[in-house]
Amino acid sequence: MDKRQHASVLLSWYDEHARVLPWRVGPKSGRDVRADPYHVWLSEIMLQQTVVKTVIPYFETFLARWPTVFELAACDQEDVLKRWAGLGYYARARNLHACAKVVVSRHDGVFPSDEQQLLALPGIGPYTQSAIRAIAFGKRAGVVDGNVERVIARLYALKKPVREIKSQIQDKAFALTPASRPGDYAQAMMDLGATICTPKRPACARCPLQENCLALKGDCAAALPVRAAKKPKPVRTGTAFLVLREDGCVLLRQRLDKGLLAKMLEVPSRGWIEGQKNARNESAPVQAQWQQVPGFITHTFTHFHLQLDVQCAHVSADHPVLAAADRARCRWVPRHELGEQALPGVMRKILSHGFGEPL
DNA sequence: AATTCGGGGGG
DNA sequence: CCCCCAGAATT
Repeated sequence: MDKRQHASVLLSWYDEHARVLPWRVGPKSGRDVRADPYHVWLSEIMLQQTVVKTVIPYFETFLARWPTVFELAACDQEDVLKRWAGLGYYARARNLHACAKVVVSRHDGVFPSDEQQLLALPGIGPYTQSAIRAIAFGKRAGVVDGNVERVIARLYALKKPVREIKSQIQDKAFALTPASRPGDYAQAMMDLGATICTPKRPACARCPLQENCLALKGDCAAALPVRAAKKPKPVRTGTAFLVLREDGCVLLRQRLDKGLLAKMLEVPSRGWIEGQKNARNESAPVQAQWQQVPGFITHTFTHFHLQLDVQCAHVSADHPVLAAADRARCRWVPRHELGEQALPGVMRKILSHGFGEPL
C-alpha cells in the first residue's frame, strides 16, 4: 500500500467513524469548511496531555464565557484560572491568557498560520503549531502527538525507544500526510490511536490499516512503542490548616508565581516533604486551637505522591494572620463560594475532607 | 537530554 | 496499582 492509498483508506474510515467533538467541523459538512482557528487553538491547548472526554466540558465553558480571542484577552488572569481549575497543568492556563493577549495586540486578533509565528506564541510548541496549521488552515503539516507516535511506530515496526527516533517518526508522519484534507487526516490518525490502535490490546481486527501494519505482521503491535522506564514516585507528607471564621469564611492563599500549582489558590499547609523529619519547622498560618480531622487525604502528582493530614480551627472575625509576608496573598472566602474559586484538585480534596462533604 | 509541570480513565 | 493521555517550558 503506497502513501496515497494509506491516506485514502484512513480518510474513508474517518468519514464513517469520526467522533463528533465540539471543536471539530465535519468531516461531512463540506470540503473547504475549516474550523475556527480560535476554537482549534483553545481545544489543542486543553488537549495537551489530557483526554478528550475530560476536555469537552471545559471547552464548552470557555467558549461560552469568551466567544472570541478578544474577550479572552481582555479578562483577568484569575478568571481564567478559576475556570481552568481541575484541568491540571496550570501553566497552560497562564500561557493561554498570555497568548490571547499577544494575538490581539500584535496580530489584530487573527491567529497566524506561519510555523515560526505560531511557535513564538506562549504555550504553542511543535505539536500544537502543526495541529493548528493543518486543522484550522488546511496546511500540509506533520501532526505528531502521543497517538500518532504509537500508530507510526507500529505501522513501521519501529522497535527503538521512541526517545531516540522522534525525528524519524516526525519525518514518516509528514511523508504520509496528504496534500488534500491534511486536517482531517491528522485527526483521523489521532482518532485511530485513541479508539483502535490503543496502547494495550489494540483492536487490530477492526483497523483500516491492518494490511499496511508491519507490527501486526510481526505480531508485536502491543509491545510498541518502546518507552523509557519510569522512575518511582516518592511519598511526601504534610499538614493542611483549615481556618473557619465565625462569619462562615475560609482562609485561602494564592500560591507563588512559579512552581507547582503556581498562582492558584490553596489551603495553607506545611511540609510537602519527603520523610517526616523536618515537617515541624514551619508554623500554622494563625494561632488557634487546632483540632485534628480524622483520617487523611492522598493525592498523586506527576512526580510524587502526597499524603496530608488536616487540622481545623474556628477563629473570630478580627483574628490576625500570623505571617506578615503572607497577608497580601491571603483572603477570606465565603464557604458557598469555594466551588467557583481557582482551587486545584488537591485543595478541593482538603476542603471536602475538612467539611465532610463535597464543595 | 532530563526534569518539571495535574488529573483522570482504563486495564 | 500502573499505564498513558491531541506536550511545553525550563534546566
